Amino acid sequence: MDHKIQVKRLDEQKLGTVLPHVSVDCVIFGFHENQLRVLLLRLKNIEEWSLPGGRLFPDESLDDAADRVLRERTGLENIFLKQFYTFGDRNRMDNTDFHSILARQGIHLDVGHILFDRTISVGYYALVEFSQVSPALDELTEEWRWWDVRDVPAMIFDHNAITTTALEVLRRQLRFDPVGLNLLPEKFTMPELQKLYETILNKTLDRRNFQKRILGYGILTRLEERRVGGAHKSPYLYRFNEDQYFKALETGLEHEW
Amino acid sequence: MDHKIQVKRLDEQKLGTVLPHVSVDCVIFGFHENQLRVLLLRLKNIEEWSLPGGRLFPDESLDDAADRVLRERTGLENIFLKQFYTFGDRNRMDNTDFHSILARQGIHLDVGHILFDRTISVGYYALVEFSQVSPALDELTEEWRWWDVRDVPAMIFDHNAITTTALEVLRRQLRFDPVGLNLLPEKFTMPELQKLYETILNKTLDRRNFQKRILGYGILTRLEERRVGGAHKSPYLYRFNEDQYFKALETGLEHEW
DNA sequence: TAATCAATGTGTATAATTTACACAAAGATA
DNA sequence: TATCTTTGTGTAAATTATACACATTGATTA
Repeated sequence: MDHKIQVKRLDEQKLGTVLPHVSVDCVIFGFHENQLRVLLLRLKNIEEWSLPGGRLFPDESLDDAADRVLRERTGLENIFLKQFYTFGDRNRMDNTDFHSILARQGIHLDVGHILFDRTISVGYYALVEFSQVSPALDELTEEWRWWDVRDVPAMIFDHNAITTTALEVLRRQLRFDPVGLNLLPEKFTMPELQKLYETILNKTLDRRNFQKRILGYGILTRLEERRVGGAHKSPYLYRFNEDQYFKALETGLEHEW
Repeated sequence: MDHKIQVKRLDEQKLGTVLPHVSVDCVIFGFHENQLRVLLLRLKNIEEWSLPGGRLFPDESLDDAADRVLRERTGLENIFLKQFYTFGDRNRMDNTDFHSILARQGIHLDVGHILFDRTISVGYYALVEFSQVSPALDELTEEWRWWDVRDVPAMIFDHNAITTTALEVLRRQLRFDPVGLNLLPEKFTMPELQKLYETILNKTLDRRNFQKRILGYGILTRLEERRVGGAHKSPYLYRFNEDQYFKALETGLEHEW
């Protein structure tokens, strides 16, 4: 899960037209091989990893900017995105580091350039279907990789803290987010859905009680098909009933897990 | 509850030294006469009301800026403050309005001034003890007033939406916020505490079950004293046990109300 | 090809929690 | 001194959550 392909061109002109002082950073969650993973980037000539992020264009809302970053990085449209916190410590970014990072990307701005002014970052998290994502690199990025959330590498600035906060909020907000719908493929088995919840919550759940509860919400449809090919007894496939799912999420999924 | 006193001097110099593009706005909640109230300001020569807010100084964290705004407005130190959402729609502020608002305060900036660049606002809510607050006006503000949250007036920009969101988040986060400790005086009765919860949640709760539950958390100490002077049977006074309260809040108050 | 192994599908009894509910005592007021 | 409203207090019933086991399936391997 280590890639150095699909280089996109960066329009360097853009740098002059973005807003200073504000950025967005995205924590992109995916689920694969029973692991909750985040998609991280590594900038050219930089050892530490980064969250996908960027600046706002003057006429762009925060949500639109986050959506654009996501689209550019994953190629996905209509991604589930949620603003979760805004990071505004005075020294969250070290300007010297920032200057050096840009310089190593071949971008040479005056140290007094307004882009080096202190910058707050609005954090968003995304829930994406792992198999649908084809991450893209641009001129500044050298590598992308899905990391297990339990084992993320050292990151620039306060990106480790941002990632930690995203996970905390995701856990706390589980009842209100369509995690199943967004992190799993269209058809999935009950054990797969349970594993997803167990992985996010980092604890095991009783199999029969989980099924009883989740079916009780009336948000799942059991298909005639079963998942074949695996060893052991073939489990049924399920699909979410989107309408009822979103209706149920409006008030939250009742229980806390 | 309508005041035109305590005018503070504004250091106009400051305007030139604050960051553009970013502001903080504070929704200050208080509890009085069985009403949940928010403290709003009215700017000179402006009909609509405003949330207390302001810009960041270059060396100030978001939290510090919110804290400063609160301190300036309420005279309180060590206020409970919580960041709840960042508002970043492209057109949340109308620049023409903003220009006109400043002009009517006697502040005449060029329409192209960077302070008129689109600005995002980081929303904080505060929980304050009503009786402790002595709101202060400055050169720009003409009036302050506590408004029942169910009946706030028309406000500038998106301040009505910000207020609504603050209340929604407060309700959803009730389990995690020390509302009792911050909104009530040091000593209070069980019926007063219940009224606070009922008011925030906008629903009635069973008296005996409420008491059973809240006492079950072990965060209250019943004093020997009773509240005297009221009509009818004198209720006991209680005090929060802060240590245990904060410990209980770490994982949330278990139940949802 | 039969036996083995691990995962899946399924229901009930018990424990824990939540809810509903009423009467006596207090203190001001008429 | 009677009245009125509020406060203090406990239990039974209903609901919800938890704990738990065996038969079936399908691949693997003996």
